[in-house]
Amino acid sequence: MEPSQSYPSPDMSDVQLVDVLRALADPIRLEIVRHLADGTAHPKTSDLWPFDVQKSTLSHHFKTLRESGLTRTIVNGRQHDIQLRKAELDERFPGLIDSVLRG
Amino acid sequence: MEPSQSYPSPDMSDVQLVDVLRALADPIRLEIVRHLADGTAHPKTSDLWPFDVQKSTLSHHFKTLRESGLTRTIVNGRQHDIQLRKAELDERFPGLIDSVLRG
DNA sequence: GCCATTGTTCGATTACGGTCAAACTATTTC
DNA sequence: GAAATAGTTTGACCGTAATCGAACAATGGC
Repeated sequence: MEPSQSYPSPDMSDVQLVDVLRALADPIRLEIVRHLADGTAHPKTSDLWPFDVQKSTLSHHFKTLRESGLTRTIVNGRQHDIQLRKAELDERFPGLIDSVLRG
Repeated sequence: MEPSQSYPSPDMSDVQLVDVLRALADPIRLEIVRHLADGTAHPKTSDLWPFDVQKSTLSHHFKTLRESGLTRTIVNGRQHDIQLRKAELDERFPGLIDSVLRG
């Protein structure tokens, strides 16, 4: 099988700061990004997240994060993992992610 | 006359990151903040800003920035100056403003 | 005092985004 | 193949926010 790179994320060179900021400017998405701070891939399974929203809402937030350039999705069978694009973001917007994770 | 501290800005200790991010997550406001990067106070005079919006809209954005904690307003006669709260923001959210100004 | 200047506020309109419920897709398991 | 699991998509609803135009307020200059 192919090393599954489904669900397209934008090239980091195309990512605009204002769009990243908009993606971060929501309580749930900001919290998700903080959970992803360790750099590892986390399953999207809604039970594992501490939010009181439906899984369709969570799915919407995951999509917003991915399309903004903040995360990538790794498909593994029927499980989808989400991962912060930390290294790329650090190169494109130095200091931004660290300051957000710290705040 | 009093050294005019009209137009209240929130205490920086009360400022939440997500609210700062929301204020920054607009093209016009982000551009305003970048113009304020030099740290000096700029008049709100709409003719001096390169935006194709009405002055009432610009006034709304200035208000949003101030209420989010990003700026302060200095009243000087009939001219209002706006200033980035750089030092306070640097202490509250280290690295955030610098990364936004750089991006 | 009158007028121009500078900016705010108000009301209306419109667009966008977060949320839910339900239907749908894909994958694994039995 | 059927059922269960993991997640997405769609459509509707609703609150919020961006925008405009007009009215309003405050100040400075004459």
